[in-house]
Amino acid sequence: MLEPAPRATHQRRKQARPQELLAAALQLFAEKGFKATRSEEVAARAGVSKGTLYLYYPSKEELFKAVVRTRLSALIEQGRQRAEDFDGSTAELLRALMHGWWQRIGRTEAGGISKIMIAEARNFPELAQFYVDEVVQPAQRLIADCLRRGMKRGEFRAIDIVVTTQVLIAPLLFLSLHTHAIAPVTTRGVQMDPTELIDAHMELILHGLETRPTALSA
Amino acid sequence: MLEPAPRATHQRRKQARPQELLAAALQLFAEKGFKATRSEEVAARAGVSKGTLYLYYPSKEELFKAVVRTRLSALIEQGRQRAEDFDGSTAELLRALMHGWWQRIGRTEAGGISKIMIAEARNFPELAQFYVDEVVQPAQRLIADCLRRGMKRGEFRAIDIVVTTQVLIAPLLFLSLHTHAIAPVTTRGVQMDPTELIDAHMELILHGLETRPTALSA
Amino acid sequence: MLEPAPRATHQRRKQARPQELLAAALQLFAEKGFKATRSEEVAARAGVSKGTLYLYYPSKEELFKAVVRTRLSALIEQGRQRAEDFDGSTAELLRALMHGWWQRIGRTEAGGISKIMIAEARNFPELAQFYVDEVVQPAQRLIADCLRRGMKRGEFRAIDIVVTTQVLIAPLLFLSLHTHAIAPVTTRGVQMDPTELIDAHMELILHGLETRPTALSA
Amino acid sequence: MLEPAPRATHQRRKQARPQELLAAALQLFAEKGFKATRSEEVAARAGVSKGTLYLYYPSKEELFKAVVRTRLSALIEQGRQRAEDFDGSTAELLRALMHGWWQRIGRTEAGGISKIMIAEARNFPELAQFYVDEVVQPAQRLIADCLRRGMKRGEFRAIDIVVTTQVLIAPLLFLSLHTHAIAPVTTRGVQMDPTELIDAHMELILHGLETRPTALSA
DNA sequence: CATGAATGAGACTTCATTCAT
DNA sequence: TATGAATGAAGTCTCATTCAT
Repeated sequence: MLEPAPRATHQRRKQARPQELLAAALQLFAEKGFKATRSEEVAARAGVSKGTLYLYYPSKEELFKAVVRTRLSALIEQGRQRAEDFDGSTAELLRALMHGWWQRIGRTEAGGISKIMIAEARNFPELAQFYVDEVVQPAQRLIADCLRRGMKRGEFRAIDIVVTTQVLIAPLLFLSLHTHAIAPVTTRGVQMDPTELIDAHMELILHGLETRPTALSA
Repeated sequence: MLEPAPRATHQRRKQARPQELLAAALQLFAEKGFKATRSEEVAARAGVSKGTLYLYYPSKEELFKAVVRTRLSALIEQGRQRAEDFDGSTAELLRALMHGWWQRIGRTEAGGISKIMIAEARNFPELAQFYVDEVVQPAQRLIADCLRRGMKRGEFRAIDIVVTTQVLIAPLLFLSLHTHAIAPVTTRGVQMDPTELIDAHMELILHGLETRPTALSA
Repeated sequence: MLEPAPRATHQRRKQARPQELLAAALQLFAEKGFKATRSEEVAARAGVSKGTLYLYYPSKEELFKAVVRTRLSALIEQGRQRAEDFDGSTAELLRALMHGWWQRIGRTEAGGISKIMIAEARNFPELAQFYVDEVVQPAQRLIADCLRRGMKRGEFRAIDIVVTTQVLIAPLLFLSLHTHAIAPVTTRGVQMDPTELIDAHMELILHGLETRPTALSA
Repeated sequence: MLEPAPRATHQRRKQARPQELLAAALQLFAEKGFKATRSEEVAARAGVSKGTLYLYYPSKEELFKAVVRTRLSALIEQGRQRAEDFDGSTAELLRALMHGWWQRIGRTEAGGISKIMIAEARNFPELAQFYVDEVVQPAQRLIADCLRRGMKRGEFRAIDIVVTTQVLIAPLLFLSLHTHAIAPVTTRGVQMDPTELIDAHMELILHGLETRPTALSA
């Protein structure tokens, strides 16, 4: 190895700090939101003092952006790669992307970020714009590209790409919101099996709800 | 009549106060959220002083509950009535409920409440529980009952009621979140026509996405 | 009287607060400077809580500006009025203005403001510009106008107005700086009688230091 | 030689460190003041780390004292020497000292130190006392001695030494304050030519402002 | 009933100094 | 010696709620 492995605690900590801080920040932002998360609490959860946090991130806003970049943008890019390399049917691809999203984002703390962006968008417009550019648009582009693939290959009938994209994303967001917002605070709400919901939704989208007209009735 | 009709302006104002305060609070809660809404601003928008607000509602939490009760719970009950009295096909009924929801709740300030409850649920657990009991559950019950009606009448194939309920609600929530959170802060996001999205979603749910097998291919 | 005299404590305090806060702020700014003065200390000295200060002045900067406007700008304008109405010789007028400045500004807490502006100018450029516009320039204009009067009336020989203005102001500033900065912290410094210094300076400016050539020697 | 000449760059740097640190500190203290100058910035400007600064000077206060000793006290002592060796008229000597002060102190960063001492004296009394003992008093002694020389040699009429000393120093301080405080932050203030001001002041001090009585009018 | 002045806990951010490496 | 990561006290400003009038 060219780089000597960090031996000393001093150095090792320095290297690990940003990750530790981002992890702590992600947890707290996802749970409490941007405004309600206190910098000191982030620091404490990462095991450092208030001042140390500011050694790595110059403000709470920048800390938040770093969380989004490392914990959301990066994953969306991974999804895009997988989509490009995918061989099977587009229905399969969409199922894979959606389950992948759920496993890697929706059900993890990263899924809590969507929740809080939605609520704090109007109070922190600059953060909102950043989030739209960094997360919302890339994700929508990814889904839209899949739909185009399906149509090009004759697997899907002609549909409005933009609208259908929203329709596909909606239950994912819904699931994430439910998991991170409603479920943690109530025992009385409806139980929901995320995987099942995603499958059911895909099934409905692909095959519809109504009883199939038989060949004769058609 | 037991209560004398309000004669003077002064009297009428006194009677109208609660409504004015609730209207102001709804606007501000929907826009800024629960925490970020300042009591003083609510009072100012209702044209009274800070102290007066506390004469009618003992705390910001109670004010919020009053808003939910008068501006959300009441509307859901109306929807339930309409569903009971409905004569047409269940597909029609679902379409009617969804467009009704959009017109009366989703696109109005009341729709902003969903947004903020989702985000602040974990910071205000008592409020969250109240919201689940008062809004979330009644709304889900209403949709579920419609689905049962459709199956009982042979209009729908056998499906999982609970899951399908969620699937149906998801885009409504999505729409509301988009309208109240994302759209106001960005010009770069995708434009969305709510009515169209609702129709598209219903269409997909009812008829599916895949190219229909023709009678011959079946 | 058209306005009813304020009877109640509540109202009377409200009216007096700004003055009390400005007085406290002037004392502390003059003593410690802008940066080193804590808002809470200003509030405490005025007998109110931290929050109350912010009810009257939205920030420490605005508080400072209010102090300058009410305790400096206003007095300079008074001086200008006196100069306009003055009848005697210009030497008398200059003496009167200088002693007046010393009695009303230099030796009072307002004189401490010059001191701190000088030191904090580069750290608070906006405040510095405000001070130049509001205090420095009006004061220099006033002195310059007196010099012009003296020349016009043939009392003074032809001199460079701008430079002489500075020369006249210099010892006043010096006096003020000494009084508010050096004197309070040391017993070992030279004692200084301000009135005497002003007279001596005027004497030197008017008659010079060198031994007068006698009529014969001329 | 007892000390071996520094050979290596490393060695030379080590020896130069204190000078580099003092130079950096002087610049920053003169510009921002004592309180507002951050230790880290001093270290950075000297090209060393924060910790290293503390290896040479145990605190910011000691650093400041070292700056004053090496950059102010030393120069005043030089002036005293020149005065002792001076042959010409006392008017010439005073002119020489004043222009010398301006060239070597007033217009350089060292002149910025006067500015900040004045403002921060009351917040750092120990520093203030040190400055009075180390700078203010030696400088005043120097001027006073010149005046005594002028009277002893019959060049000046009898005047109050102490007061006249102040009068002579005042415009120098004024000039320095203007240069280091006001000029850097405003384009609207009066322009000032320092050399001209010093000459004008000396001229006024020596010959007075009023039109000379002619031999006849006397 | 109505007002709005007042409070004070609490949140972000800065920076002199220390100390492990 | 030299480094620079870490600390934590301190300072500005906000806002829900109270209470004298």
